[in-house]
Amino acid sequence: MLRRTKKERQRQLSETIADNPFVTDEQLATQFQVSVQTIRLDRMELSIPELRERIKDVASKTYENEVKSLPIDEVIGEIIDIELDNRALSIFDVKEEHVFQRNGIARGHHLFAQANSLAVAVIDDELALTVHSNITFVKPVRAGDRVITKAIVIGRDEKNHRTKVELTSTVNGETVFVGEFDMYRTKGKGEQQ
Amino acid sequence: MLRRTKKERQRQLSETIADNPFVTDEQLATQFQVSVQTIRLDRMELSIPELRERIKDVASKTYENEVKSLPIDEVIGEIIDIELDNRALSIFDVKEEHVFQRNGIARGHHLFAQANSLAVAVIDDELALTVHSNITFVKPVRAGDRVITKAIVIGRDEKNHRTKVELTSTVNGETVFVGEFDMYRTKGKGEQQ
DNA sequence: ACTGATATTAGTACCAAGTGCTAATAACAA
DNA sequence: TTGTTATTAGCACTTGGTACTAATATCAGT
Repeated sequence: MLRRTKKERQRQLSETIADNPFVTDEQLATQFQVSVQTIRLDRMELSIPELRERIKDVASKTYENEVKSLPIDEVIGEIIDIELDNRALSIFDVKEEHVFQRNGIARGHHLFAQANSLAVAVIDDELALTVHSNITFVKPVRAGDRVITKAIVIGRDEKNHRTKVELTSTVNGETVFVGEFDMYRTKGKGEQQ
Repeated sequence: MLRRTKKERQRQLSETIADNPFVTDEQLATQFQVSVQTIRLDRMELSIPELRERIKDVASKTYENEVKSLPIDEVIGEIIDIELDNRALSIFDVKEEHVFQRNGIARGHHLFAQANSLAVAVIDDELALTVHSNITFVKPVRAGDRVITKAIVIGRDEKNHRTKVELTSTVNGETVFVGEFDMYRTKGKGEQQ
């Protein structure tokens, strides 16, 4: 073999392309001091697509992900049981688009969104807003996990129009998230229609 | 003029390309029932680059702005300034889809998502997770509002791998959201490469 | 040193999706 | 009718490739 082994060159080639997909065969040839043809043979053996295809891949991934950034739905997660002003339960299936690509762990704001949605839903009022919340992400959640979140109304202060809700999310019975939410509501106890 | 006015065609052309940069001149020519040359003249007048350049632009946006701990497409809101392990700033434009239909007030979890994304991004580490947070929604935010969120790293505990980040969101200079986030990071101070 | 296998290089034709340029029409308006 | 704007056509050229063939190198084993 020449400069170094073919194997070694191909290893480095994969790496180089991985961290800069925008590099052309010509640039690679110069960098590794071999002919353009060799680079092409290498790419074939490693089944690395050509520059334009690589770029297109990167571009379309951005596009897909853009849509998935944060759901627009009324409620995050599906409410499966509710007793207004008392308790509520929702399910949220964590998918690939909810996790960090790098480590596969769900982004906190999706768990928060489910909890927050449920806290709003459990309040029997036209207008319910989250005023304050204290939350803890107890354990990482991953793609494929089914998160079950339970909301329990634990207190109500008529004067300030406040309602306290306790949220607990579990995956397979294990607690992954807990939070206490202070909710604001427009109407007091007697005012509901 | 022919089918419709040139102006109208160009308006639609811009739009079409904007929401699908992957379309070729030939496809556009068919769609608008004009020749490929006309499409090219239109692109020139509108200074819209060719397909391959457009794709490259989309792709490089993801790449250029890559923040170490978080790819840009995973962030809610646009990061406009960042100084790793120190401070960061992001903008989030509240649209109709982010608010409650009933009262036009933004759902809390969107504000939380922006803050949480920024807290993760400001940490100079491969893995950053939110462990705990204490937040307050100070004032309602509405569609059309531009929320500017500032993250400031206020403390770091090497032993527990924890970093405390203070978040403040404002609309027109008025504070609408504040929060304190406890973040977990994998690497300690000396361990970064 | 000779042979075979593997690796590398060279060269050609071809492709997609363009740019740049010139020139011919077509359509419309005064 | 003339001038202006719009549209179409055609050709050479560009990038960054693919597909394929063929010639060399390089090395390992006998």
